[in-house]
Amino acid sequence: MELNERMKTILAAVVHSYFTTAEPVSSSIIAQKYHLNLSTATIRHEMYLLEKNDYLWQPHTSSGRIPTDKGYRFYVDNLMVKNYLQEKEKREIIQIYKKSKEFEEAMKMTSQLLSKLTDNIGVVLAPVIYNNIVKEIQFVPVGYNRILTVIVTDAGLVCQKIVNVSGEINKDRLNYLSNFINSKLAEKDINITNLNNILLDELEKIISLQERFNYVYNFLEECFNIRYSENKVYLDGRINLMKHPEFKETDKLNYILSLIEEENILAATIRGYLGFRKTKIIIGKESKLKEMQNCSLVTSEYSIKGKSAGAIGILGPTRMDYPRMISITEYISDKLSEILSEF
Amino acid sequence: MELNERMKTILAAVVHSYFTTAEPVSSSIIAQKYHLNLSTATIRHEMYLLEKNDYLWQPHTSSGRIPTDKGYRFYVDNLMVKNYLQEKEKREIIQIYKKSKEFEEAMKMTSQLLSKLTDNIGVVLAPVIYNNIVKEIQFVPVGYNRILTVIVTDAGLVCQKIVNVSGEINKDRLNYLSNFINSKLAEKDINITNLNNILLDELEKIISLQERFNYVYNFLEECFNIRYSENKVYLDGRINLMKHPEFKETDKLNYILSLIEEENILAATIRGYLGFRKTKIIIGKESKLKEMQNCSLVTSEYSIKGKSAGAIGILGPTRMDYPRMISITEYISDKLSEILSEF
DNA sequence: ATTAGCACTCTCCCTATGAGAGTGCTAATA
DNA sequence: TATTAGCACTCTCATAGGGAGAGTGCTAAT
Repeated sequence: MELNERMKTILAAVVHSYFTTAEPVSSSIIAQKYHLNLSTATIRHEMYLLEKNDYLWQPHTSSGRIPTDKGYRFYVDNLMVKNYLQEKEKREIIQIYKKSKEFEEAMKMTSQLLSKLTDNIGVVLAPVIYNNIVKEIQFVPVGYNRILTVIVTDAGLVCQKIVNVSGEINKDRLNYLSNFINSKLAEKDINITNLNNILLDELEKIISLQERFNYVYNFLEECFNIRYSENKVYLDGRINLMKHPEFKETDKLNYILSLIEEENILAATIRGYLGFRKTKIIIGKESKLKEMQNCSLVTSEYSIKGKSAGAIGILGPTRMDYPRMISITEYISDKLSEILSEF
Repeated sequence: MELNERMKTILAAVVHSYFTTAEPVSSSIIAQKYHLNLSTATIRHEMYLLEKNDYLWQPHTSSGRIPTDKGYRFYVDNLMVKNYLQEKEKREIIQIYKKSKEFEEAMKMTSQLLSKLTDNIGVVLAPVIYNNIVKEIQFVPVGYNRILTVIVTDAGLVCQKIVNVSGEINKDRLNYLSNFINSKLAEKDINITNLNNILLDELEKIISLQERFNYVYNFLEECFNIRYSENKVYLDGRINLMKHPEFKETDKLNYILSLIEEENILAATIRGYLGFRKTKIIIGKESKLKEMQNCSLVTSEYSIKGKSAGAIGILGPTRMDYPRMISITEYISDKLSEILSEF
C-alpha cells in the first residue's frame, strides 16, 4: 500500500513525538502538537491504517502507537529532514581532535566524542588492513631473543608484532632479510593478506635448505602471520544505555550488553557493512543479531588518504533522533578521515 | 566485643548460606543446614548480638540476616577456610595459557579466564612501568616523516610511540642519536620517569645550539614523553553482573557500570593497592569509591622475573565466594607471572 | 470525506486482606 | 545459668477489587 501525504505526515509526527517523550503517541497528542487541522478521529483512522500496514503498533488495545522497525525505516528513507550541525558544535569537535596526536588516541577520542554527543554508545572500528599493500618491513631486536616486526602499509598503517626466536638471529642476518624483503616489496605490490605466501615462496629460493627448516624460517612465518580477523573496536558510553527508558528492565539491557561484550561480533557486523555506502543505518530486527532487536546502529565509513579504511558509528535504542545521529556520525567520520590522513 | 566461638560459627554459616542462596538467612535455616545442635531461639539470640555489633543486618524487622561489610571482613580475615583449586582446573588454566604467545594476548586471556572461572568481572592491570629502568631505545623510520620509537625496559616491557617529525631526520642522524642514548643507558640506570630530564640534559651538551631549538630536539622531547598515568586495563565479563540478583535493579547496576566505564579510575584504584601484599581484598564501603559500595574487589599482584609488575583481580558483588575468588586470582597471577617472565 | 459522540478496553494506582516467614521477648526447663 | 518452647508481633508479598484516566474503534450525523 502506498502511503498518502497525510499518512506520511502523521507517521513522521509519531516518530518525532515518540522519540521526544518515549511514550506511546495518541491521536490527541498529534492533533495538539503538530497542528494538522484534523480531528482526532481522522488521525485515529489514519493511524489505524498505518498500524494495519505495519508502520505502527500498539502495546495494548487502548494505548497510543509506537513506530515499528518498518515505520522507522520508512521515516529514515523518505520522511526525515536532514539535520545540520551547528557551527559551534563543529568547532568543538575540531577543537577536541586537535589534541590527538597519535593513532590510538584519535580512535579513543572518536568513540568518546560519539558517545558524548549522542548519548548513545560510540563505536569505532579500527582501520581494516586486509586490503592494504605492504610498503615496508622492519625488524627491530628488542632485549635478548625477541624481535619486533614492524609492517608499514600504503595507507600509512603500522602493524607491530613481537616475535620470540628460539635461537639468535644476528643483526647482519636481519638486515639481509629486511633488505631482501623490502626490495621485493618495491618491485611489486603485495597485499598484506598474501604476505605470508608470496614472501615465503621468494625466500625459499634464497634461503638454504638447512635454514628453511630452522628458526629463521619459522621466525619469518610467525612475523608475517597477522590476524586480520581481529579488528579492534573502541567503545565508549556504555553507561548511556541506562539513560534510556527502554533499558530500564534488566532483561532488555542484557541483550545489548552481551552484544557490547562480544566486541568481535560487533566488529564483524560493522565490517560486513563496509564498502556499500558511506552511511548505513540498521534498525532493530533488520540486523540478524538477536541482541540488536531493540537497537539501531548508525555507521559511517572513514577513509585514509581517500581510501576507505574503517567505520565509526553509534549504537542505541531504535527510538533515536536519526537525523542528528546521522549528521554527527558523518561529520565525525569526515574529520577522522582528515586526521588520519595527516598522520 | 570479642566474638565467642559460637558466634563465629554462626557468622560463617550466615556468610555461606547468604552466598549460596542470595536470600537473607533465618535462624531456622542455620539450624537446619549447619547442624549446630542449637535451638533457633539460641541462634536468634546470637544473631541479635552479631547484629548489635555490626556484623549482620536485617533488610526489615522480621526478615533474616545478611552479613555487613564488617561481617565479610571478619569472615575473610578470621573464619574462611582456604580453597584449593582442583588439579583439573589448574591444568585447564595452564592449557589455555599455552596458546598465548604475545603480551597483549596474554593480558586478554587472563581477563577472560578470570571472568569465566569466577562469574564476575575479570580485571587485568597491565604492567606499570614507572619503576622500570630503560635498557635500550630504538628509532625506526616508518613511512615518510614518522618515526617509531621503541623503548625496552629491564623487565622486558616494550613501549612504543609513533612520532611525527616536521622535517626530515636522516638515518645517520637517527643512528647517531640512538647510539649516543644507548651508550648513556649502558653507563647508568635511568628510570623511565627520568628519561626526559636526564637524556635531554645530556643531549643538550652535544646537540648544537642551532639544533636544540629545532625539530630534532622537539622530536626527542616527544619521544621520551611517555604517559605513565594511562595504565591500560583489560576487562572481561561485564555481562556476568546480570547473573547476580543484587544487580537486578538498574540503579544498582548503574553504579558499577559507571565504574567499569571509567577504566582509568579502576586502574588508579588497583594501582593504589600495589606493593603492600600480594593479595588484597576490598569489601564494599572499604573502598572510597561510592561506585564500589555493593562490590568487592579481589586483587593479586603478578610479577615479571621476580619484580612486581601489575595486578589482576575480580570485581563482583560483596556476596561472593571469597575463598574461591582468592585461590583463583592467586593461581592465575602466578601463572601469568610465569608466562610474562618467559616472554 | 470528516467529525462528534460514545461505549468499550486496558493500564495504573490505591486499598484491603490474608498467608507466611521470621523475629524478640518471656517464662519454663535442664 | 544457659537454653529453649511458646507466642505475640511485624513486615513482606501475592492477590483481588475498584475507580480514575487515557485512548481506542465504531457509528451516525454533518
